[in-house]
Amino acid sequence: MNEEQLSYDVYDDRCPTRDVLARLADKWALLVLGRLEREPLRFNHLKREIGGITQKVLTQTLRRLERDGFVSREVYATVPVTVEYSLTPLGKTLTKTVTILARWVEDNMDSILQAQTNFDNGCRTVMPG
Amino acid sequence: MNEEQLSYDVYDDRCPTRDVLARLADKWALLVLGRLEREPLRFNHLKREIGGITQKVLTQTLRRLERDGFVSREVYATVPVTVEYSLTPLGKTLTKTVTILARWVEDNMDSILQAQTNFDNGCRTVMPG
DNA sequence: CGGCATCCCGAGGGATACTG
DNA sequence: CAGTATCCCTCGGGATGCCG
Repeated sequence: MNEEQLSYDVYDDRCPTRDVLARLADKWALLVLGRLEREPLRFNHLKREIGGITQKVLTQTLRRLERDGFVSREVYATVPVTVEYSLTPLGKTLTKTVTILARWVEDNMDSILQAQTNFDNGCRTVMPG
Repeated sequence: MNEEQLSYDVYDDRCPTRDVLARLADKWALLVLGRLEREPLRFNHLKREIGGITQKVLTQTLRRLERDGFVSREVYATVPVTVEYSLTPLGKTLTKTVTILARWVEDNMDSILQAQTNFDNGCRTVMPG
């Protein structure tokens, strides 16, 4: 019983893993995790590095990631307060996968653009030789 | 110039890779891709296997995945028409990563639940010993 | 069976203003 | 600097009905 045989299943919509997957399957969450893999960063630094993210969304994203135990929030009582975000050990094991996904998209973008063009031209069946 | 040096960057919000990442960073898209890795499936079969997905959303998701060149749609002119979805070669290279993410969540769910409990109890700093 | 069309609602997220 | 608090509005996605 201690072993996980009939344990978690993301394909079951009542499984709690579904919620976690939904939070990870988020553009902003993936970008934040990917960026934190390299090094811990302060709030505004993180905001500047992630093009197009707003302050509100970054805060929300960081809170969720913190709640799930992927990100750690460290407050330093400097003159203007400094807050540094970093990956937890759990979060580090996760980012291996996350960054791979982002890299994959970048590496295969040309193929994707080609596919989009074909699709948009009505060529939805297999190309001729 | 033909080489990709200053090529694509998902952290640039004007980069086309950002849109693709956003479509992949989607709960339903990940589940569909993950399920298709095992075998090609018909529409309603796919719908039954993915708990909680509606017909509309599944259709949308499949169209996007098809447009980006990850999924192939095959129509068979049987009596009630049969439509089979499968991964393209490009899609197959992608799912390696996708399924890892789903598996990761399932494997680490216990740690995540623990982290959530700590967070919700106001214990947002490092645990003692 | 495998969709498309329509209506509709609630959450997500942008913009803006304010605070410790 | 690192947020919180509102307003507001889009749009994702559920429900339902119809079609080839």
